[in-house]
Amino acid sequence: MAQTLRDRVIKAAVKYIADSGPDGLSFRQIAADAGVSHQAPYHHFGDRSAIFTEIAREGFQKFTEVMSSPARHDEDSNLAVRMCERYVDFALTNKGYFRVMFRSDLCQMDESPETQRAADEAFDTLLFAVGEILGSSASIDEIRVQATAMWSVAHGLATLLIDGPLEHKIGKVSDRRALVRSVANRMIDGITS
Amino acid sequence: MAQTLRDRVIKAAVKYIADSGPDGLSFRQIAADAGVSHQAPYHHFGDRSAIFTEIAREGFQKFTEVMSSPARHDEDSNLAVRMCERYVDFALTNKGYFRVMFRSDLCQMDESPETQRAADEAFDTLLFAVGEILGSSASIDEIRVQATAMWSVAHGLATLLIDGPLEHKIGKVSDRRALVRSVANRMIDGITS
DNA sequence: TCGCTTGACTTGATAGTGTCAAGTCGTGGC
DNA sequence: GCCACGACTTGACACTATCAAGTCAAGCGA
Repeated sequence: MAQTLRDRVIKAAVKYIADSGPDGLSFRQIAADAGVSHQAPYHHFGDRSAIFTEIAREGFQKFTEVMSSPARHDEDSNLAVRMCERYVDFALTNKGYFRVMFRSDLCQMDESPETQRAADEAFDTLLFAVGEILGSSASIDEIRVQATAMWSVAHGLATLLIDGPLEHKIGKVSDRRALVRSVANRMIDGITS
Repeated sequence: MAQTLRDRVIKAAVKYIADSGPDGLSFRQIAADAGVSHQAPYHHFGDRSAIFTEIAREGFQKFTEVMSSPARHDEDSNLAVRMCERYVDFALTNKGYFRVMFRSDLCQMDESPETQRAADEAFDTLLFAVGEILGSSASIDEIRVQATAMWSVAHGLATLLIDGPLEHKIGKVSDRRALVRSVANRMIDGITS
């Protein structure tokens, strides 16, 4: 019971979102599960959207950690492919966070500089990686476009795999990892050529 | 007033979703706005998720129309780039539909064969286009992977532009069309090479 | 020790929500 | 004339977020 109520509430919320999405999330239910009154969570978050904003912040923080950690020996040596794989991996193993992070309608960044900063940091990690891939000769605008391209591929794959009809459509390509690698490689050929 | 209540409800819902996302959508509010009782919409949809499922069906239908229509003279002659542009255009001009179409948590396809069929048709359009791009020598698996790659890029761009922090991050690349074209071109180089 | 603040909760009430159940009411067909 | 049926209404229920007002123990200066 060393865990504070705040932590327990967030943990429960993330788990719920991972299982059922953010829509049906009920503060009252979470409070009841935690054995406290229906108003207790509001003392820590004040607002329904506040908890989403906080989840997004933590999510971006984890995201940055994952994306900027050194390569493991079992990972692809190509930096770009590795980034794509990690992006999709992160999304699938952290559904509860990922489903909230990119939903500007849920978490209001403009009211939370911390979350905004965490998001910026995450994007900077990506920019930095793309900069390394392209080399010192690339212009900042070029890096930006390529980063957006990479981001789009990874993000598209991730969201389609999580919420979309992709799993059902591409049944033939059963191994998810192989698919991601395959798509990423095509993409990267285009970028680095 | 030739419009049926059913049509008016859908129209209002799509508009609301485009403006504020699907989460806060209230049947009662829509009913009140339409000047009918709170239960009237339920006569046509029975269920809250049923309206989302129907919106998704119409969305996929529109989507297929847009994606398979012949090229206009002002469009890119490269089929792949054109598909990407159209995808993003569709998403941005049809937010109300797009925000629902790929949310399997909102609309339950397994209970609506019509929506499932509309989604399948949409994906087939994409497969067909990729098949044309790759030529007759490509295997079905190859087409599948490339279609997934294309879909991911376009989908990632679209979702990031709609709900994500992308608009804020890539401020420098002010012209959205140019960005999409630029990203698509990189992507396509990778695919067709 | 007394008084006071303050953070972490509880209790109660209100307005809004989806949904079940039972009506009403006009139109069409037999 | 009757009846069925689709399109709606009315009323109720349980559930929700959120406002407002408590309680209650810990900490702290005098």
